[in-house]
Amino acid sequence: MRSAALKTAARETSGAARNLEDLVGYRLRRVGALVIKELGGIFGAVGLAPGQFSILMLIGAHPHSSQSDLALLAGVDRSTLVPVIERLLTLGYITRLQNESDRRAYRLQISTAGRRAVEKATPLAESFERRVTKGFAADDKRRLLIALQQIEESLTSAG
Amino acid sequence: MRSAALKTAARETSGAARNLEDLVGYRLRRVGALVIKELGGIFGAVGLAPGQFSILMLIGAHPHSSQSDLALLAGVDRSTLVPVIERLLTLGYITRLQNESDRRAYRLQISTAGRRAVEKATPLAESFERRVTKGFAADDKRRLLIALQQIEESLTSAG
DNA sequence: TATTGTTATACTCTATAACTATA
DNA sequence: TATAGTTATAGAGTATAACAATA
Repeated sequence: MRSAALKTAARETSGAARNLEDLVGYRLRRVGALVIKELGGIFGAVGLAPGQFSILMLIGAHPHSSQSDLALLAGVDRSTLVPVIERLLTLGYITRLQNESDRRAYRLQISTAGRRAVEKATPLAESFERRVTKGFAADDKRRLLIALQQIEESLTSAG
Repeated sequence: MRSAALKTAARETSGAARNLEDLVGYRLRRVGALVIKELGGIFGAVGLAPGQFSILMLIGAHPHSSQSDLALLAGVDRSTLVPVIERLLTLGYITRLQNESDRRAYRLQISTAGRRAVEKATPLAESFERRVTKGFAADDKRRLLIALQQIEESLTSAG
């Protein structure tokens, strides 16, 4: 029986995607789903799903954005935001005013209640982040963030 | 106006999750969804969704597994597999025989057609993998895979 | 014509709870 | 009792196509 190191070397040189576990795409898909599941419990404390919470934070960071602006920032289609915005309005976490210079569009803004929700959930999110990056040196985390950002760029530019 | 490097340094020392973009959890969620979307077009060539294809590969790599065995390997609930298995059976990509020593369970096996589908999709998956890891040194990719594996372990062990 | 937001629809991924048949 | 597989249901994520209102 060969050692694990040798087997890995054999895989690396084979060039073929024989082992699912060695595919970044496969791992990202699994880990992404896992993160959504875990974050669900965390943001549930303020009545939001993970994606909804991230939109709330984006609105806080980009006041007076339109929904189309937000869609660009979040990397999703405009239509994806409609139920999210509705949820945030229902909970009173954001306000939505007509943009008077362009009455097709809105100006979104986080509310006081929205800020409170963010403040309440932030320590939970930070705790989750520590759990995710447990055992990572600061440099490991930095490199991982850069890698993930690079991948997103590779996948969004030039299909 | 401070430089980007200085702003980054300020963020790192703040300790707070003020910037969504610096959260590994957030990036993983976005990238994971993006990967699913992109892989959808690729595996569509053999009539499968990304998750379905990965189960097909697992069956090929672990002949005579039961559905419960597979659920463990894939990191999902048994119930999640039911429609996947049904799809693979419908396409004739796997066979399912009763386990005679335990008639509650099945023995799953990839079929010739299933192998052909894997062979057809593999170069496409490899091409996607190259696109994902574009600009990555071999070491970068290795580190990324290790990091993702570590994260999955952190998130599955000890809620 | 082009854009903003909306609707209707669909598809991917996942889980929980309760059921059946076997063990 | 416990396990293998199933069903029904739910809820997370996402998109496309077509529409009204406005630019």
